[in-house]
Amino acid sequence: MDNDLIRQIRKLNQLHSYTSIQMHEAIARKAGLSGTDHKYLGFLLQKGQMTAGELSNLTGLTTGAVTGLIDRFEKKRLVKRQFAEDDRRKVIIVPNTKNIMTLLVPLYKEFRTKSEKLIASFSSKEIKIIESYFLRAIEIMIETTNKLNKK
Amino acid sequence: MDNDLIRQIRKLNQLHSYTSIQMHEAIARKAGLSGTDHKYLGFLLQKGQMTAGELSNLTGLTTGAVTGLIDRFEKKRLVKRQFAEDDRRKVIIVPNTKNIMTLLVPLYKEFRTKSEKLIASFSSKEIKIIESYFLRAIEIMIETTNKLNKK
DNA sequence: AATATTATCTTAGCAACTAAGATATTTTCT
DNA sequence: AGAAAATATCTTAGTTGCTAAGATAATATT
Repeated sequence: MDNDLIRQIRKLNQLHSYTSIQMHEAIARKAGLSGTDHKYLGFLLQKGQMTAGELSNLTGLTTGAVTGLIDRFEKKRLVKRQFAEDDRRKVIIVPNTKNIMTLLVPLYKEFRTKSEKLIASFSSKEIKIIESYFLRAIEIMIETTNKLNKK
Repeated sequence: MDNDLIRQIRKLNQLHSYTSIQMHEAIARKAGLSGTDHKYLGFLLQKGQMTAGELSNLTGLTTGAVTGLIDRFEKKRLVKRQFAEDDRRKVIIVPNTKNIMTLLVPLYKEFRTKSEKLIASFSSKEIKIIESYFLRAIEIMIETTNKLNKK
């Protein structure tokens, strides 16, 4: 077993994560968002509409901070507030997918094209290897995060 | 060409980045650091000692913000300030590797073990594939970031 | 030797966060 | 049903960490 190689891949993985944060922040700035706002906007986009409380739990922000977050997004017409029909205390945050896409897609376009080209340069057997690595790596990070947040 | 598979890997890559940010922040909290402080501490650890100005350039923070950053680290005995011998205006930030390790290693230990185990579960041919993917993916992200920061 | 430049620090002001409490609505208990 | 408790979000006061601009101290230039 080549320990140097293993360590090198681990380091590469770390660099990959770090570089992705940098890119994420650069895109945020161009979109007129802070790094954290960009992160949570992606969250809303991925998960779809949710209540303010759910967003608070998912992000770890206090409810007050979430109020401010939604205010900023609403001012930019990226989401809108809607009272839940079954419980009028609840505020449903409805992402305006079209506006969000208009804002972000142009900034991601080139990156996306290049990434897909990179992936396509591998055989499907090779892609499966990369996929299985990612799947397990993600699993490990989630385990680690959950353990830390519990303790 | 299987476009669905390509898109899936791209999504997986995105999830990988996102999850790593979550873990990074969870570790920061446990260490009594903010997410950004953790990031820049890792930076110092990786690059070794540097002047305050270099850290400002590398992080994109203003010199004032760097002063505050070093103050927080120094209070925790994670770095110390040292005037440069050749130019006494310069402040060299010397990381206290031992203290930083004492703080962070226990939090990363399990993650590291699991990661290395995961990597070791692949053949060296497979590892080379993963490596080449990472190398190019990192390159693409750096290109994208640089373009955005220039424009 | 005087002036300009450079490296860091300080200060004032701002944005976004937390903690605690206010408000409005719903649920539970008699 | 009506009072009390619980819940979901918002508001407010105070804190933190950031930027921009200017202060301070050391070095380089003319």
